[in-house]
This record gives sequence, C-alpha cells and structure tokens, in this order.
Amino acid sequence: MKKESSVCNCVNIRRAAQSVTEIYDRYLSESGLKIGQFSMLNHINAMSPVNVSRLAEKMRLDRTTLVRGLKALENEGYIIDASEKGTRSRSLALTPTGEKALEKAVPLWEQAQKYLEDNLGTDTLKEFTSLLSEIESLTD
Amino acid sequence: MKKESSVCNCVNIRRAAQSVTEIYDRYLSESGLKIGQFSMLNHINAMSPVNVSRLAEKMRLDRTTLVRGLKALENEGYIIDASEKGTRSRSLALTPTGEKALEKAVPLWEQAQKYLEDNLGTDTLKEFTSLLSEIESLTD
DNA sequence: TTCATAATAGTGTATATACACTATATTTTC
DNA sequence: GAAAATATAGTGTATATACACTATTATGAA
Repeated sequence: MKKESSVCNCVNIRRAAQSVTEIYDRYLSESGLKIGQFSMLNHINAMSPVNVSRLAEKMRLDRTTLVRGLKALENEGYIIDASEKGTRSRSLALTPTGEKALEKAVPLWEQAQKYLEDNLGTDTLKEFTSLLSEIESLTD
Repeated sequence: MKKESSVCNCVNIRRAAQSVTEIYDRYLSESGLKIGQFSMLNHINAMSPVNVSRLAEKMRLDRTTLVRGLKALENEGYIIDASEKGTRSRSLALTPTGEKALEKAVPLWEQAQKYLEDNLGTDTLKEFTSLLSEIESLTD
C-alpha cells in the first residue's frame, strides 16, 4: 500500500518538513529540547548578549514567533534577560542550565544530521539543501 | 548580503516549507482560503460524505489537527456535518458556499503550482517531489 | 530641548501540527 | 443480551508560525 505524493507541492513540502521535524525531535528527546528550542539556544549561545530583533533576523523567523518561543526557554531557566529595567532592548544569554542542556543536545542533533545524510546520501542531501535554499529565496 | 543556509537540515526544510506556504497563500488570498483549508475542502469534495478519521488518514494528518481545522470551515459555512444525532461517525460534505469557494480557489492554486514549476523547472520540481516523498517515507 | 521618527518589544488572533487523554458509539464475542 | 474490544470524536496542552496592532524606549533634527 504505497502512499502517493499529493499533487500539491505545498502539501508535499509541509509533510516532509513535518517528518524531518519528527526525526530531529526524536533524536533530541533525551535532551528535553525540541529542534526549535535547540535552534534558539544555539543562536543565543553564539550571539549573546542579543536582543529579540537581531535574533529573529539571524534566524529568519518573525520576531513575534520568537517572543513566544523564548518565553518557554525563560520559564525553563535556560535563558535570562540581562537588560536593565526601563530599557527597551533585551539582552538574552544562556544560563548555566541552558548551556548544559545545549551541550547535551549537540551530539544528539549531530546524530539526527547523520541519520539524514546516511539515509539520503551525501550528494543527494547537498542537492536537496541547494534546492531548499533556492525555494526559500523565492520569497525574499 | 546573501543569506546562507543553516547547517541544520531541519531548519532548512522548515523555512522552505514556510516559503512555499507563503507563496500558495498569497495566490489563494483572493479566494479567502489558506492552502491548508483549500486542501481540506478539496479532499472533502472528493470523499464526501466522509468522517474525520478517514479524512485524516487520506490527508496524512493527525486526526486532532483536522478537528481544529474543520471547525473554522464549519464556522465559515463551507462544510456541514450531515450525520444524525447520537451517532459517532461524522458525515462531512461541502455546502454550496464551500463549493463556490473551492471553485474560485482551484485556478488560483493552479497558478501557484505553475509559479513553482516555472521557477524551479519541470525536471527539478519532479526530482524535488521525489526527494520529498523519500524523506516522508523515513517516518512511516 | 522638544518633538518627530526609529527601533524595539509585546499581545491578540489565526492557522498548522501532534500527543496524551477522555468520552461515547459501534461491533464482536461469549 | 451483556461484556469486551474497537472505532470514532473531541479537549487540553504544547510547539511553530505570522500579521495587525499597541506600547514604549531611543535617537535625530529643528
């Protein structure tokens, strides 16, 4: 009982993205992070201290998407905002707890990356990445 | 100022899926439908009368995802549930309003399909589709 | 220095997605 | 026919995503 692709390219890529998300989340599950949270922590780690707008720009996500995602990370104690009261721009950075979670997650993320590379083949994955980049550029 | 791909394959495909969604939603905007709603209406049209479980299976979406999406379509008067009171299984079908919306949306969706084909090239799009299918099969 | 403009952050609302769980109808089996 | 098993639907909660809008700080110009 083979499942056919949809005729709709949009539905197809959305389903594939969901599958990949599922794979990454499964690998990351031990760390307690979802791939989106891993990505946020990773970027904050590299950019700290960073404000929401710069982070959103770098991650190419809408700023308001990030506002919500960051809230969960703050509640879990993975990040802090070191900006002074009365100032507008935030100063986000990892807490030691956040650093630990990230350290634990990195090798799991690498396993997920390897899984995809092993299953698609290095060259295919490269082509695929290139195509994704091309597609993304359609809406710039 | 070229934007690099992320090293993370998951982030990359999620962004690309978002871009494609944006393209389709823009083409569909005149119809008042989002691509997800278009897809639901399309499937219901082809399968009616249909219950939520069979629809979810066909669309390869979680059933509970659909429950929420269908609510909006019902509120807008695009679909009705013709099942009798006290029964469990639903009997979903388009209303005349839903049919009109779908008819209006189909050519817009075709334009979006064409846009993607024109911009990626027919062969590339075919390869891409095949890759997406392969990726989706990783989580079966 | 004040007032207009920029930058920055956050909320409300909407769609998209799934998992764990509950609730009820339907079917099967003894 | 009653109990067990299965099918079906729905809710609560969580993440992911963006747009329209509001609010407030920071900056630049007159």
